[in-house]
Amino acid sequence: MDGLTIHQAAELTGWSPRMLRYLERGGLVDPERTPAGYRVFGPGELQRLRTLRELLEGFDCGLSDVAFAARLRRESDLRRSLESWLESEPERPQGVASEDWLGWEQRKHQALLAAT
Amino acid sequence: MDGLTIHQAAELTGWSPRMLRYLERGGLVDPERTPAGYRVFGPGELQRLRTLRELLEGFDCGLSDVAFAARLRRESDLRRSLESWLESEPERPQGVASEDWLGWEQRKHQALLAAT
DNA sequence: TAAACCTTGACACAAGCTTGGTAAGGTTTG
DNA sequence: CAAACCTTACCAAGCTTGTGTCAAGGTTTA
Repeated sequence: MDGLTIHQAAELTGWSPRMLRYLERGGLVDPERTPAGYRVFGPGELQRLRTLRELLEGFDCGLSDVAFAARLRRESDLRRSLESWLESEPERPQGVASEDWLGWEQRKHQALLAAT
Repeated sequence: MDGLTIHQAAELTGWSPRMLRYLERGGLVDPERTPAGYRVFGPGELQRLRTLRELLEGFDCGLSDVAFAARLRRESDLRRSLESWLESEPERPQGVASEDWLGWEQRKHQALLAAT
């Protein structure tokens, strides 16, 4: 076998084996399988798993956000509808991005921030 | 006043007043205010509220998905990172979209579908 | 001033997500 | 065959989301 087992991959990527299965279930990774059904993680998978982690932490978003972004790529009608809805958003003078979106994209930190 | 109160807007859009406030808190709508602080919903707001409802129901996605799409429009570095991560996804032969994403984008229906 | 609105804030609760653990069973290898 | 892996399928704890309701208080208008 020229790939890693799920525990080895977990070790190297920082995800738990449990989470690797969870991520697969969500379609965010898709390792090969041995004939017996064992997952085999290749270098590509490892890289994407690490990058995914960086993405989530660096931008503070969730798995479902990444999943939705992927869905946007696939479903052009959804993409278009969403695009046109967002387009119709009235232009707010400025300084939109700070208060509003706390609590939607970063709600997790709300308590922490408020506790200072 | 040439706009509607929150209860009137709720009546006409199918959202509850509670939800209109919730949507505003999330930045998905942004009605004007009277000097005293009362929300004033114009025709544009009403239209977008109805369209939003159609979006959510028609494509079976959530408020946070729409919020994230909006965030994608604003944050180009997030957009690029996500784009390149998704780009690196290994090409799966076909038939990707059915099983995987149930449970991420449409997990709500899982129980229903399974119950048939 | 009293009725009928509106405001923000809090409490509450069901449903879903994230994550771990554990059980029952197959595979590989010494 | 036994140890040490792997698999799927459940149960569960804790947090987030979506939604209602209620309280305390300001505004408008008759």
